[in-house]
Amino acid sequence: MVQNDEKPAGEIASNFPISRPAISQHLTVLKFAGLIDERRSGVKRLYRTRVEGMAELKEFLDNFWDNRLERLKSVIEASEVSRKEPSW
Amino acid sequence: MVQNDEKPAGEIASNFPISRPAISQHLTVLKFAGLIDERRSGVKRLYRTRVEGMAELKEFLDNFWDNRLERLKSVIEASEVSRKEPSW
DNA sequence: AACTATCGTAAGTTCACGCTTACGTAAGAA
DNA sequence: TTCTTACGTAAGCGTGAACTTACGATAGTT
Repeated sequence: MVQNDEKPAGEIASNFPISRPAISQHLTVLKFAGLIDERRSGVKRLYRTRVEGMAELKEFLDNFWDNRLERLKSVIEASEVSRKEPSW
Repeated sequence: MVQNDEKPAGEIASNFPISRPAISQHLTVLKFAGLIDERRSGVKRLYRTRVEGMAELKEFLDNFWDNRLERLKSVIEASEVSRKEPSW
């Protein structure tokens, strides 16, 4: 689940059936992707989702699928009228 | 590209940098998925995109992303108001 | 019948992905 | 200083997806 509050890596890992290092690797790529922020507090590392990154992602996916689906729709509709007897 | 007209497997394959059998395997799964139709004409096999299947796919993707993006949007907006000083 | 063209299918290979195990590091406690 | 806790990182492994090579099948042609 997407979370608002900070959580240490270990606690995050404990919520998944895979090992802690595996989660650490995921957190690394999420951080690289700008989807999470990392903050160190003593021996712990606290992670939190980064709203800016999430917003960008949403924006990207939104546009991406708008374009793709619009194009697909066009093709489908074009093929409908080009057929003499649509089978559906 | 999505095509309206029928085309033989060999010609389709010639448009891609991979081998003909590889394309044949792709065509097999596309046919199984109901996204293309196959018709035999002599020694050739003609393929054409299947509009019914494409329409179903569009419908599915449309709903899928509507739901996902709506949920993502909610989470983002919720986290915006919960922050005292939004950083963007 | 023999040969060619067009394809599908079977078997095996390659490769990237996601994981685990093992190890290193840094901070705090004893 | 030594030990413990909370991590990241390196190396290596298993697996599945997508490809290639090799072969078989079928339709038409000579």
